[in-house]
Amino acid sequence: MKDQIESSLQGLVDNLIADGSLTTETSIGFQVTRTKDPAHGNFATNIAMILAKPMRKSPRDIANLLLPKLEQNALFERVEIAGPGFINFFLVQEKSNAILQQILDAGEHFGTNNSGKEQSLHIEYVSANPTGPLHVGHGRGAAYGASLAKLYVANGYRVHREYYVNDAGRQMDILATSVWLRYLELCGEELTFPSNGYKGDYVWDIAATAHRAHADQFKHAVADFFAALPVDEPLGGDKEAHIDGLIAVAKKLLGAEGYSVFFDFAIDTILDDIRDDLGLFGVDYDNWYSERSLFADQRVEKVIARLETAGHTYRKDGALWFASSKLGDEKDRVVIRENGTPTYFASDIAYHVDKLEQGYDQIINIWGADHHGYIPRVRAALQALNFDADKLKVLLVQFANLYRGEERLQMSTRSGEFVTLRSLRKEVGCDAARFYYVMRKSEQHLDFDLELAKSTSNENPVYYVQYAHARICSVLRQNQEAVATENVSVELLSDDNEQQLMQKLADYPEVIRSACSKQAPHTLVQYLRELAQRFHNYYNATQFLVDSKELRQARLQLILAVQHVLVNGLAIVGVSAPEKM
RNA sequence: GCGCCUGUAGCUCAGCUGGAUAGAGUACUUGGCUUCGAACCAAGUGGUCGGGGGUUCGAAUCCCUCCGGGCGCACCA
Repeated sequence: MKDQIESSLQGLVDNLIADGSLTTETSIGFQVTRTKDPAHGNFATNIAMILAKPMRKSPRDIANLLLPKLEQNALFERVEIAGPGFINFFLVQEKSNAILQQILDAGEHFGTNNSGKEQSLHIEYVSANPTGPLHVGHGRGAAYGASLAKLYVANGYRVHREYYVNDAGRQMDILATSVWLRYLELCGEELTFPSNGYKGDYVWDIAATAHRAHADQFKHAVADFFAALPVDEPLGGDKEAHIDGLIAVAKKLLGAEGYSVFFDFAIDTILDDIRDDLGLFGVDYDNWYSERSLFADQRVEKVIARLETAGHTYRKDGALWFASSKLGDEKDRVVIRENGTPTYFASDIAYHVDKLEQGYDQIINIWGADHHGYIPRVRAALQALNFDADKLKVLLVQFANLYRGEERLQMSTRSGEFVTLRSLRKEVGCDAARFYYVMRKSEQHLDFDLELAKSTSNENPVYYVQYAHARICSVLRQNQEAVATENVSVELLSDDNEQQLMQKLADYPEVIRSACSKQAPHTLVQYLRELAQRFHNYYNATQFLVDSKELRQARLQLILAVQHVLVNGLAIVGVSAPEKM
């Protein structure tokens, strides 16, 4: 509907240009908006005000000029000029009600469109290091990414969802070593756990499983090696040197095979847990991409060689640097360390190059806001290799601050102090959590109060929307006859509540479109709350199951349409639409 | 110091490619279940849109500046 008004206005602008009354180099950026006040009609445009300057006439004069042509349009019952020069459109009712038939015809497809034109889109989200279970901080990226992916699908994109598993690098060695040390403790050894090791309870669990499987097979006397290590930080030493020493000892004493027992087992256990956790959270992937596979295929070496060949690298202090500062980064970055190992950044370049070479039209990465400084260097690398860096879009999700009442909870995988996503799901439920995470725009810092989430979970707005759906189901259950999905008798739905409800329904396709283009699923959540509100108003004001068959059918058709839209919208948010609550 | 995000009702937040009296939820006050589910609805109280300047017919929205909060600024990931 909005589109039709816009194109007819654009036609008028074209006419003005054609007959010479308007000359302009720039395109005319007028707007057509849904009005807030019904007294202003159904839609309004600011076109006359926008044209005022280039045409050197007052807005109201221009509006008067346009008015006769607009009045000829069969879409409008009448057209008015108001205020400083707004043009208000009052739609012929039949047109505005045609939406009902469209929804009943399209059903679960209502609201989808093909604006994406089958473009291929790669979207990567969560991708937390497999060094521990997911915590509530990760939940936000998961909920946001999963909803966004569904929005893109609804807009006609071919979407590939991926989790990039950082299973290479030093953090994994720290994890493996942490597990081995806990294992040694289970073997009866006494030691001071490194301050930089992973201290979470899950490390004990993994160690215990390893101990059950291998008994004391990998036991070594702590006294033989601990004394020779650099001292840990609490004793006045360097915690990094201390843990590196421990890793080296673990690798030496265990040998490659023995070490990989702990290394692989730790990763596999944690990754299985993450996979399971996200699956139960309704967050799915098409692929889990291993960072180690980039090394196995020599992709990292090759991509660095390409950077070198292209003349974007230099040697300094024994390391290989990428001159990213020439391409917009604030400083140059190391890709190969002094000790010969590639940095995380190096494999990340290889990862992104791989995506672009696979021919994706667009790549979306969803990162925690703390990684924002990382964006310029990745873009720089892609530019250096002659890729279109604009194909990569990085969306930042701000932190979720976790509170228990007044107390701010720290979330650190290292220290083991965190609330897991798993426990959140169990405490507040999947639907409430998904809804809550996506309710706020992603740039907004989110305060997540566990006390509040638990104690008032019944007041979570998700139930308001779900309740609307359950109520509709209940009414439809009690109605014995089938509701016809053809020959909608919209002329019987002339009540204010009914008209407003239908207008709201008509907005849905536009919401899907704009939520996607703005990458803002929270606007969809907002819409669903508003739709539910209109429905509850209607429900409380009107009896649906009335004696007149025609009237009953018309009203049931309307709430059936509401049900379709609620189901479709909630599915994108990742929330269930229960028939009973 | 530099960069990204942010400051709107007591609280949690929408609105931000400029538009007509700034909106929800919650809290508080009052009213509504012999009628399709009261996890609901109706009415009311509540705001110098962080401060100041600028652009514009018109600014919560754009620009400048100051103040406050979060997060970055590694040969960690």
